[in-house]
Amino acid sequence: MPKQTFFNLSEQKRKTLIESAEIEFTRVPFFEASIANIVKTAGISRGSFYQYFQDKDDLYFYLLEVKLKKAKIYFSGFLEKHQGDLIEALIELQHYFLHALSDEEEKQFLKNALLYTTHRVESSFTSVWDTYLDHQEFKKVGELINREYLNIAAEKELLHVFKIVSALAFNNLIEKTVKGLSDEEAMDSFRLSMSLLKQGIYKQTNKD
Amino acid sequence: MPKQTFFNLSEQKRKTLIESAEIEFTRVPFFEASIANIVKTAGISRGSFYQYFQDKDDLYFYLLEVKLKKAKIYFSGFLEKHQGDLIEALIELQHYFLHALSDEEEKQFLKNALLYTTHRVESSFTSVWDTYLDHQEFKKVGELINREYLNIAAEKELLHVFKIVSALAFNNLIEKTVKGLSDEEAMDSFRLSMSLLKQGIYKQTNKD
DNA sequence: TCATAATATGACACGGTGTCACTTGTCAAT
DNA sequence: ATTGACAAGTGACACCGTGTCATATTATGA
Repeated sequence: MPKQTFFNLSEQKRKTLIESAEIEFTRVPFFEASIANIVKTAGISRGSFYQYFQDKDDLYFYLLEVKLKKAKIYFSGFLEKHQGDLIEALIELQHYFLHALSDEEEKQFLKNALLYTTHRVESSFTSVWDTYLDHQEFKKVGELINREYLNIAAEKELLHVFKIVSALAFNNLIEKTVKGLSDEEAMDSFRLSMSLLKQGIYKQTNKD
Repeated sequence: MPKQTFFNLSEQKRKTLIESAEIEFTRVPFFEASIANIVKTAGISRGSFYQYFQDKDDLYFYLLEVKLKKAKIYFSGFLEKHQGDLIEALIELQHYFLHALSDEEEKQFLKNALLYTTHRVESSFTSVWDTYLDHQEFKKVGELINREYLNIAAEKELLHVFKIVSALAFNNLIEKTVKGLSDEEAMDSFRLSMSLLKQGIYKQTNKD
């Protein structure tokens, strides 16, 4: 988290700084991004930067978090729209992400995020669920999900289902980025994954 | 890939260098590891290092690849043992990985690999399948898999099933490492994932 | 008005990378 | 044995990046 000093800054200055950071993280992946460039673009001194943020990580994950906040809100909306059908809501959420990837700059930013950073990025993405599961919000979204559809025995399994779908969603974003798939191709791939997951990959027999 | 020069080296020298690299990558994550340390431990000059490898990446992914080669061989064995039951073979493969993680040094090395490196590490892990799918070997393993169990329509879906299970297996390794789960806890979690995937997470209805 | 705290600054110490002109080793041909 | 030519080895060097700190500037409020 940025230091208090950062939040004390004037709206204008904060905005300039954030934009400079976005430019740099769009230009190159996290590990190549230099604070020197960011402060130069923002027109502040090197020392000031460290007055606002612990380090590069601090700024980066703050940026990412802000960007992902929107997604969380969308997801609740999608769930309502689809009468609590988890998979349908997810497919629409994925569509939203893939659409975001079609703005050239967002695209590059996300590409850099997906390909050249550590598991912390994945955590940021999947924390879309954590927020729900850990806190009060869980109840809210937990309620939105229609368990009628789901083949789960206990609440513990629901959490597991979340883990599985996050892993597959994240994987799909990476796949699109690495292989340069079109939005449609990526969505087809994701829908197939979801469909296999829904039905199960094993034939239903009596021995199980 | 290391340069030819590296392979021209004497067995002894190559081994020393590899061991020095392992020490460094066990000590700290990839991005903190320094070539300076590696060459110091190995007792060679900085310039020599660049004679052998393109850069740090080159050495690192070579190392990782060597370590993962074993896994590929094991997997074929597990498949045979379980009469081509994909999931059972996978569960045993995951067990093998988790076991490897119980040697203190391997553990730290893999932890550093899982947590602090880019998607290329994930690619290295999932390439266990790629090798099968792309090349002649595919036929070999493809044949080992008993499709009787599987609820798939086309060969294309089999590839997708591979993608799904790799994503979940990798995720499980990360989960264990991040949350510090015991081997048993991690295996339980993985078995649950596999079980949900087998059965499907949606109730079977007529409308599908 | 002034004391005090908050903020801003950039030179600096440190540590890392990749390169390159140069040295040393190797070995086949004479 | 000597040569020469090519492969391998070397470490000083140029360059770039980080995080810190003593100092300067600005804001605050009594």
